Amino acid sequence: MLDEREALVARIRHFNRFYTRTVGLLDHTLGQSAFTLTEARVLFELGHDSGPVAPTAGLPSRPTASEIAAQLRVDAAYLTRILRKFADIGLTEARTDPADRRRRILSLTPKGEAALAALQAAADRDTARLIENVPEDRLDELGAALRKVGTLLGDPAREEEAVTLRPHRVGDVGWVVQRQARLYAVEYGWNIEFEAMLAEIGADFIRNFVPGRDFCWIAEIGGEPVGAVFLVHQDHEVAKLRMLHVEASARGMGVGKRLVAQCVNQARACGYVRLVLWTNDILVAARAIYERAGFRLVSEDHHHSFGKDLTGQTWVLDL
Amino acid sequence: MLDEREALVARIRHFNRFYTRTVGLLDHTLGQSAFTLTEARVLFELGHDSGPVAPTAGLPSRPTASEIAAQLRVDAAYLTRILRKFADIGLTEARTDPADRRRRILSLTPKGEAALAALQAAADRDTARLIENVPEDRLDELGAALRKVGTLLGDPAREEEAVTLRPHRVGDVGWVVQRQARLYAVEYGWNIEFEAMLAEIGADFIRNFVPGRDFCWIAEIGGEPVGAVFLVHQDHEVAKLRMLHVEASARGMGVGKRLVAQCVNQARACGYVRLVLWTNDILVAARAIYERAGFRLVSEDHHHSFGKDLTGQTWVLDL
DNA sequence: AAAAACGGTTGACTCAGTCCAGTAATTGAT
DNA sequence: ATCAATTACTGGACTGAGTCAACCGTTTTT
Repeated sequence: MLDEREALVARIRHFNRFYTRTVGLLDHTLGQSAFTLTEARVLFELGHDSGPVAPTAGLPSRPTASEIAAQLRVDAAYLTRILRKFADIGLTEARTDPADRRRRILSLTPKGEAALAALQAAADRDTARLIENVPEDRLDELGAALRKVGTLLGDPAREEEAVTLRPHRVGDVGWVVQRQARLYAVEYGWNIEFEAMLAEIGADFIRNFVPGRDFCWIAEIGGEPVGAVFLVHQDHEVAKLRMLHVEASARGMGVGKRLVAQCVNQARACGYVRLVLWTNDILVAARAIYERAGFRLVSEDHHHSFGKDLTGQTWVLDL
Repeated sequence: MLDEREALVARIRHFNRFYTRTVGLLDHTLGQSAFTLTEARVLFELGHDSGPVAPTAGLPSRPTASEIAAQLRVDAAYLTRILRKFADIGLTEARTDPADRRRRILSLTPKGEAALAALQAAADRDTARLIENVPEDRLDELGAALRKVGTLLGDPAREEEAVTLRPHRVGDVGWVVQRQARLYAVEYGWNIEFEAMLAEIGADFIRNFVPGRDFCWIAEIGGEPVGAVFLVHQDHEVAKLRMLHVEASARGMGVGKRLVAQCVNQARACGYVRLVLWTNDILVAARAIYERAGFRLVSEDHHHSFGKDLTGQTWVLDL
């Protein structure tokens, strides 16, 4: 495993070199503008209404100089000069905080807002040039990859991190097969028989799909799929919940709960009278979700599947 | 589509901010060392045996000052000073090029090599700290994501870009289903029926898998899957090549050819006497590969599948 | 009430990086 | 062959982004 880390370190260093070089070209925006990199960062920070700490509700919470210095890790003396320059050319205004007369509350003037907007637009244009050679149909891949790098490296989640559900599209069934097969292989050692079963269920789902009676939802965070569930008809009165799964990266975010709730609601709306599902006792996280959704365990069966001795469970929810 | 680009631009800019901040912490390595960022880059470049241009075979091809200046985009005068500093503390040696006595050929002394190694090690240590919080089982995701960002943004291919084939693992069948379904949906408008067929074929492959008679290979570039093919027994004498596909991102790199060749070779080694495959006439790239591998078209059939009117083709290769 | 800490400011300084002019060697045009 | 243009490198002079240390007025702590 150490080898893997070393290889990754090498890759990161290569990536850094490449990325700084590529994005470095982007700095020419700043060369054009009358601002230093640091000045631009300060200007940008002034534009942010709220700092990292949640502002007192209601108040716009304009930042103070020391806040910005801490945030951007800029020398206070240097920051003073930058702020004076900004004030001299009319980009910012500063008034002493009545609550603490040492502090100065900073804000952008309309002229400052305009300068910031212009800078942003220029930077956006440069960034757009960066991706102008990326084919249209691979843009989402790039976005997903960037997002993945960010989250894996500890980029704190943002408001766009909301979980969304969408109906399935072409390729989603395959995605579910792949992810679940891999997930249960890693976590429980299930063999490839499980993947075969998943593929069969997936194929059946498509073959026997009845619009308005069968459903599949993919849960996404920021455009990246993180979970899925299927709701299929068994007969006129009974619907079956199948193949629920949540990616390891999205555990504990209520994704599973959302997916199950969606199934229950849709099943009710469709007029089904009962919702059943089959799972295995070792999947304790899923079990907790089913219990909380109102399912009750009605039977257990022992079976040898996927290379393991397992205990299957049938759960039912009367709608 | 413009919206998508705009959203991506916003994401990239966010990523930049995050990444420069995160990796910026990494610069403290240089703070410790006696070197400027630029000095370090120069030292690093001196360590590279060969520049971007292929060196004359055999000769180590030590870089000249101007080459490094061009490569790293540093001022020639500045570079002179840096190189003198290096020479003064005994890290580099320079001798005039006999072929062009204006030029100075640079090389690291053993002491220089040591300094470079130390710097590299320190940088590696810092980078390792960057990923110390990434769980072991997600390292490969990070690597793949970084690689994807690089290739999409035009990072030139490197020597590790060689295509490698490996047998299938758990999850690969699902991956093939997903990728092919999506690929043909985008490129030819095939509907989800195709995905159902893929899933069925995949399930059958696993169910009826006979070791030594059935095979699946995944083509990878730098650890990322870029294509796949299946070789399955039809009867004792006849093998069938199925579900060949190459990712759009890896076209024109001989991936398809490699996969087909692998099938042909393996089929011969297994003692099959004939290799058959079924494809569609619109898949011209695949057709060319089959022809060049020696297959001959034996029959055509018209069918309505996947929401389209298609012409199927059966190809045969006598082994 | 004195001491310590905080927010901000000023002056003095450093040093990474740039610009320009110059020298020696090489190439190209006549 | 000869002269102009170009290339590879160098030294001097300079800029300006960023740092350090001392300081002032205000607030908090003891």
